[in-house]
Amino acid sequence: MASENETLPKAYEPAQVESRWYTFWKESGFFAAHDESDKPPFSIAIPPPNITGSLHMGHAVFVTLQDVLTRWKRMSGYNALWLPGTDHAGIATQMLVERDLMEKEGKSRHDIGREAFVERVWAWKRKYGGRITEQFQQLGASLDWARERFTLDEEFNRAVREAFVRLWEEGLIYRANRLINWCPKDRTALSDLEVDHDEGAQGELFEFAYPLAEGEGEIVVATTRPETMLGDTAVAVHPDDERYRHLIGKEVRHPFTGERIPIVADSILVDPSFGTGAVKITPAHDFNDFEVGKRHGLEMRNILNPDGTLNEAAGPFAGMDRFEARKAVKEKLAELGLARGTKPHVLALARCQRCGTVVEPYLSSQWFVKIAPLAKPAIEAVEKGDTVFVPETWTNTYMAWMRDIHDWCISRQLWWGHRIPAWYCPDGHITVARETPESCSTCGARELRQDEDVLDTWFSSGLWPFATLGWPEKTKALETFYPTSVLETGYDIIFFWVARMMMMGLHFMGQVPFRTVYLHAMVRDEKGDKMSKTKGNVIDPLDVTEKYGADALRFTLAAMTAQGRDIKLSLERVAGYKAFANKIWNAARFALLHMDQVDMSRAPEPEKWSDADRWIVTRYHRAVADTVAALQAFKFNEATSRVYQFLWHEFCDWYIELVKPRLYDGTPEEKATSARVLRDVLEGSLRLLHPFMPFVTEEIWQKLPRAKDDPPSIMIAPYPTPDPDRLEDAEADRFDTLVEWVQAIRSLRVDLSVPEGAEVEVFFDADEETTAWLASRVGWLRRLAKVKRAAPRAEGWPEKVPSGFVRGIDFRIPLEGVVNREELVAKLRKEEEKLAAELEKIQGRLSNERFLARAPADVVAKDRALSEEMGARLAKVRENLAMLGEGEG
RNA sequence: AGGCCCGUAGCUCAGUUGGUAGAGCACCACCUUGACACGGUGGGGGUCACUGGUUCGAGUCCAGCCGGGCCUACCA
Repeated sequence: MASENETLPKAYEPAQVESRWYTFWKESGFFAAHDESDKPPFSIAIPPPNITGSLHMGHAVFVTLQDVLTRWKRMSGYNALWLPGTDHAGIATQMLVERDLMEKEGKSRHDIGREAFVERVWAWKRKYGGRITEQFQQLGASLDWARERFTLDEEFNRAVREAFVRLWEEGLIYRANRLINWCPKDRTALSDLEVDHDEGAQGELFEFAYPLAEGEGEIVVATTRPETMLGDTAVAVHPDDERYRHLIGKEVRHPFTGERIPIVADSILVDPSFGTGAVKITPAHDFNDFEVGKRHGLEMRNILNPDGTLNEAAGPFAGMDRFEARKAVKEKLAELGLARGTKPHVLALARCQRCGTVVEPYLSSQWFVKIAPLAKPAIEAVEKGDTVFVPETWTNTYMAWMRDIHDWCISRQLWWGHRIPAWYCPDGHITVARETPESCSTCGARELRQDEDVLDTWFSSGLWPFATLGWPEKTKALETFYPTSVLETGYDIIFFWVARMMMMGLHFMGQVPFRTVYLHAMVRDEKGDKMSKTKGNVIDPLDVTEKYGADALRFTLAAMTAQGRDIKLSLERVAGYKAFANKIWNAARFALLHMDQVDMSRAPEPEKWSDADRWIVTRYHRAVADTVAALQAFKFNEATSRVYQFLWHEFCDWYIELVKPRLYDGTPEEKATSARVLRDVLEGSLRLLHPFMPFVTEEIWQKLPRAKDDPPSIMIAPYPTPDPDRLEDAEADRFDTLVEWVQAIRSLRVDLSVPEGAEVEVFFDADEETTAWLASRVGWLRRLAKVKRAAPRAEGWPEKVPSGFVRGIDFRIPLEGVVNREELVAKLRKEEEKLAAELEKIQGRLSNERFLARAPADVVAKDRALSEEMGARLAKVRENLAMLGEGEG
């Protein structure tokens, strides 16, 4: 087996190992969670990606973080379930297939009809719908594929119908004729959330006059949408406005139709200081005006067709597009001498989130969820702490929205989605049922017509955490895994998804859907812009994994996931972590050269450890403790940096160098003992790193010697736990003195221009106890600092040479001349300055009586020690300067 | 309009309860030593945006201010 190492390539090639291991894990069933298990449950339901999606960095972030959590918990002895699935994504998918249909056959969906179109979407889904989840596999996602779900599959359909019917029966779903946001291009209603407000659009405020119906005079109003005047059914003024008070109750004449329109007083809507203080009222096309209309019993006159053209109510303007009509109305008003000028005006244009079209408030019959009764428990659950947000600042965002929530328009005039389970009889009675009914529940009529609309995609997504586990059946899976442990998602869908799941979960399950909501930051492009499908600025993570490996990408994303800050992805960083994987690979190559010394049938023998063995074991346990603590707190960046720091800078930089003398020149027993420590620490580190870098860790782990009863894969091996007895070890810490001394000798060698390969002698001076401790350990210096002999002061003390000072050790290297005297003097001067300044600060503090009186004793003691230490170092620096003839005497 | 976040080394960013400013990359010098040049060793580099306040002590808490970003909101 040891000879295998000779064939290991010097550089790690991720592409060659990654897919191989994924297949192995999947086929071995390691991803599977169990409905019945003695282990405690841990569950995450994946945020189901749209079937239209292809992998982008946003996915890569959540896949990474959720996989890190799942692998960590699975290794930590949990029955860990990470449940995969996809979302049918109503509008997005329909649009995509429509475009495809138009491009390939030149037909619209109306040309082929509903049934054929829906079948076509299914065909598209069967062909491409699995693409996104396959891409997740390339990132190493340890999802339980046997449980994969789709929001439109048969079981999910049943859950959606069940939820709808129950809410209807409870009076929490109703149908109403109301103003909703309407996208004229997609020809569907939208919820408030699906409308983006395009801040700062430059528009204009057009003013025109309504002539009074009786007598002379006019009233001037202002609007950003002049065409809506075709639907005006009132003019409103403030009741206290002196300018208009005498006109309240009078009428104006509509300039196009001659109709008489009332002037009403409305203190809620009208701000007398804005514009002319008079407001035209279009109840059917403006949310404010709609309220005014209700307050004053005004006619709601709809002037628009579903496609955004004007309808017959617009008279001569009928058939025009709304923007065309806007121009025409302005011209007509100008013709009649009623235009009163325009002013530039900045407004927030409401646009369809999907297609960017300017949406219109539109009066139509839609289905709504009465949301307040659902929101109340969802607010209370967070107040009680049943669900916790991390970072907790998002609690405010959630609460603010929930407390000011509006009823949710859930019907969409689409074909792709869950068709609303409601039927109408010829008399217009509504029958809502789980299965297609035979007859009207009110009048018994047998001619029934199902509602044409489908449900908002987010309605089904809201059921995700329990519908995926079998609800409405009372399944074992539900019992075991609900509530889920963690919801991990982006903060951009707190309202769309998190809030809806909270409400639905509490309502239907009586329990919160998840205990913790971890909200990760957004990945942005190099300019800091949000990546989105519509903008087309997505970076393909697969390109990155191909070049650097999935491990490197995962580690990067985890390392950059600091709570609350967005990620601006840097490929240099990814390259850096590829180097990290390579570093570990090579550390393993080194270890494997010595694994023939290891006998796994024997227990480790701490009593035979060297100082270095003991030191690295302590360091290892501290790294484990810190990493686990970071994971528990969802501090992914801290976890990664701790593992990185340990493996690279403690294990590779120090321990591997420290262990070499024993491995090369030790007794057989020493070789065996230290090779075992080398193996054990490396093996443990791999398990520690595994959730972040699953592939390279498995590749190496499989090559290391293992005990007979070890599991067949690192991914089901136990996660490291810190040994409390190893965390505090004064003996191990004392070894740091030696480490720092090595560094100081190296530094002095550079200052003295000692050639890299040359061995030197070192004389040292310290207190008696330290001297004795060091004297028995100077052997470490040979290899690490190229010191052929290190002797205490008693055996020699060279004068007129620069000296070094560290941790109470004073040491000198006897050398004839200093080559780079200028540089050394400059460096010493700088150090002197720095030390003097620092010392002054500390001494200032120590001479401040208030500091001495009020600061905690340990802080004062620390300062005293520091002051002493710095004083000694400063004296040393000055001594060196004096020796070089630069001192002040 | 309201709310939230950010401004720390050339770049990207860490900095838990206030107690001598850190990492990665980049940069400089030296080194192909028997795991690794995707490497090793040693270095340089910051008045923590700004102004006040609280405190023995503030990158860290408070107030204000400048700059950047995000989210909610029906101002015609």
